[in-house]
Amino acid sequence: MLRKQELRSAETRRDILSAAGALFAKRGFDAVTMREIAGKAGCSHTTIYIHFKDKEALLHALSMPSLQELKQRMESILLHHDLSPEERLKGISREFIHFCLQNRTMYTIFFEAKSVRVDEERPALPINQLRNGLFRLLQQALQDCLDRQRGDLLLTSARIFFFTIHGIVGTYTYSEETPEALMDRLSSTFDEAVDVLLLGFRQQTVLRQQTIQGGTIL
Amino acid sequence: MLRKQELRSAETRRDILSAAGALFAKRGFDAVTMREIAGKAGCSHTTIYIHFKDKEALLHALSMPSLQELKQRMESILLHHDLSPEERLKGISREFIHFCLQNRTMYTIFFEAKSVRVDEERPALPINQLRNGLFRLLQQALQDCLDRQRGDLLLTSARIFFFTIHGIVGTYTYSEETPEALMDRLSSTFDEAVDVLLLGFRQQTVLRQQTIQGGTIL
DNA sequence: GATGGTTACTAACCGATGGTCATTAATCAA
DNA sequence: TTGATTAATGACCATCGGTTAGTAACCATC
Repeated sequence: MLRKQELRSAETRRDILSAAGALFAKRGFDAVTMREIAGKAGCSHTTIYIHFKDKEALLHALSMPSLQELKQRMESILLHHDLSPEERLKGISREFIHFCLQNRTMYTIFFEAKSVRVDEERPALPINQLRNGLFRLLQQALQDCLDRQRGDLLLTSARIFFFTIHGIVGTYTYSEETPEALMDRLSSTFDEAVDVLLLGFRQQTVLRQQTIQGGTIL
Repeated sequence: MLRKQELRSAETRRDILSAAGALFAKRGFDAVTMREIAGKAGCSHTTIYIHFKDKEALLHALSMPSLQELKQRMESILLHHDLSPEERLKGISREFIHFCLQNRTMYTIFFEAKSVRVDEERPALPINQLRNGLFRLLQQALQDCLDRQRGDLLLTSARIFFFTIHGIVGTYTYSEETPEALMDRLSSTFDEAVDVLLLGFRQQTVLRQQTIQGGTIL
């Protein structure tokens, strides 16, 4: 059945999403106004509120698909078994960093501020599941490199690893350089960070086992 | 000479600063309005604009002294030569993290977003010098632990170290827990992160020297 | 094919925001 | 006492995110 109304509604919704996506990406969430989005989408700013609860809901609707895509890309790297575990971890990390820098205007919302409020509305909101899924992917890639680490020790290592990745993104989120320029200039530093962390984690495991085997009492 | 005008002006300015400081710390920069600050300071909101160019200038005026204090605390730890270099590094890191969590509503402004705009006005703005100074303190504390690293290698290590610290702060900036609760719950994780990084940096140095001495060609 | 309800949309409006400006009133040098 | 300087203000501005009453197109039903 051809329902003209539904078609028009869906088209308006798409127009709003694509307009908002372009504007957010270029100028950031706060700097873009609802009226601006409406203007670019070719409708009244009130119409946006028919399709989305508020400005933030618009951002979330916009961010879900790209987060999904990121997750898929990270998953596919994790399955590349012709790569070494270390190369997989570096690839996943680079992918994550690159994505966050590309979507830098939304990153803070994905991973920080607004998750609390969202939690109130729906405890197991998809975006939070996605976020946890991304962390688990990093953790998995890390475990492949550290097969002697499990349980709490692995979780702590994954946390520390995440801190570093998160800090990289945070450091360059507000840079003027394009994501590609940043990745070109810094990807070797990022790889080195992964190397250092892996060396540290492994050395730490060795030290712990020595402590246990050596039976240090004091 | 007792100039009543100057005294009153200075007092009003202090009132504004202390009111804004309390409000920003409690509810965050964006959530606090100029009228609110004015109300608490006992003046009209217009008066604030006499003393400060805009809301952001108010924040910067507010942040300078606490950043100064942080720097002094970090410097004093660096001079505690009865502590081991590792303990000094951990102490400095903890101090930095704790400060950033205590001033979490201003942290993003200190270290991220608005520095660009500020740069336009005054290239060598004090706050940027301060920020670089803080980084150099971290770098110094790190060098004390890694006396075999110098120059570019040390700089890269310091960057990676900063990434991690920065990521820790970023991860918990929007937490609901108090800074003290967070430090209690996580300070051992933070210490462990420092341990891991140090182990990694050292191991990396060893590997490089082996490569050089061993003369690996391919 | 007119009727009545639903749907997509909008113009006008709301309170509140950051910021400006003409004006007032106190203070100061002469 | 006078005239300039200064701190402080109240009225005002454009704009923001968001609401609401109302319009017009659409759709199923009689």
